[in-house]
Amino acid sequence: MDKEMMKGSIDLLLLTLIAQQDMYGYEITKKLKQLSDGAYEMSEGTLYPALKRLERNQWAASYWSETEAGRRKYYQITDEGRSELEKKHKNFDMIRNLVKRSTEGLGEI
Amino acid sequence: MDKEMMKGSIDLLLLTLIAQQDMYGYEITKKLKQLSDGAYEMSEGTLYPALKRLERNQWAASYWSETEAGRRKYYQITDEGRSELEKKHKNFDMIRNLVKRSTEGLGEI
DNA sequence: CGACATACATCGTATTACAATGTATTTATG
DNA sequence: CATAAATACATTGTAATACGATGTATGTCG
Repeated sequence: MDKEMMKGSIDLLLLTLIAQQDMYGYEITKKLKQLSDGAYEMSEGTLYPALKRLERNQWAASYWSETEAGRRKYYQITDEGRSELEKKHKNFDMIRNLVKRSTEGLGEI
Repeated sequence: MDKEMMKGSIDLLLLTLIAQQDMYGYEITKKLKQLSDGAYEMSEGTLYPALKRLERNQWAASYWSETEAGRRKYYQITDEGRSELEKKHKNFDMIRNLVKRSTEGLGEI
């Protein structure tokens, strides 16, 4: 895995996941590993600071849940988070299009 | 433009461009602006260190060309650069698939 | 002549991903 | 029952990054 390439996509991935349902940290790492067929394991040193960053930017809010299985800190996307997610999605598509066009040839367009 | 999201894609873009033809720095910024319909202008503080990085990693080689229009430093991809480009392309697709799958729903898969 | 475009380069700042490390609790497993 | 492994959260230090600001030349055009 090219860690530099992951930069910038981390927040997009996390927001995408919690946009669908509240999730807690450890659950997120497992889900990402599953969705990538084992190819990507987000390290905890990446995940937890990233979740704090989402909260600091008010893109997500957290709440503790004490179950019989132990304590879990759930993250929930905010309205601001949803609009940021949309922006990041468009940005990602823009980069993708740029890569695609760059690949397709320089002469035309 | 989300600059954090650009991280990691910079080298992919530069390698993609010089894989097709030798290019010099200033030309690359103009081409990227054109290919993005004006949406993305790579700053010089990003470009020139990035080109040096490609050279340091032996993904590209440079040569000076003194034309009547002035001096230009051209960059040329190496064999190592081509194999790295392929790797970066796959990596980018992997991230894209991960984002896509994360968007499509968590229940199945 | 003076503004702008072309062309290269470096420095400082803020930010980042991740390995390493640490603390608890819960769940197998021998 | 002990102990290893999985679950779950968190912080610190390191290396690397993108980019704005700044600098130097040269060429072009009104």
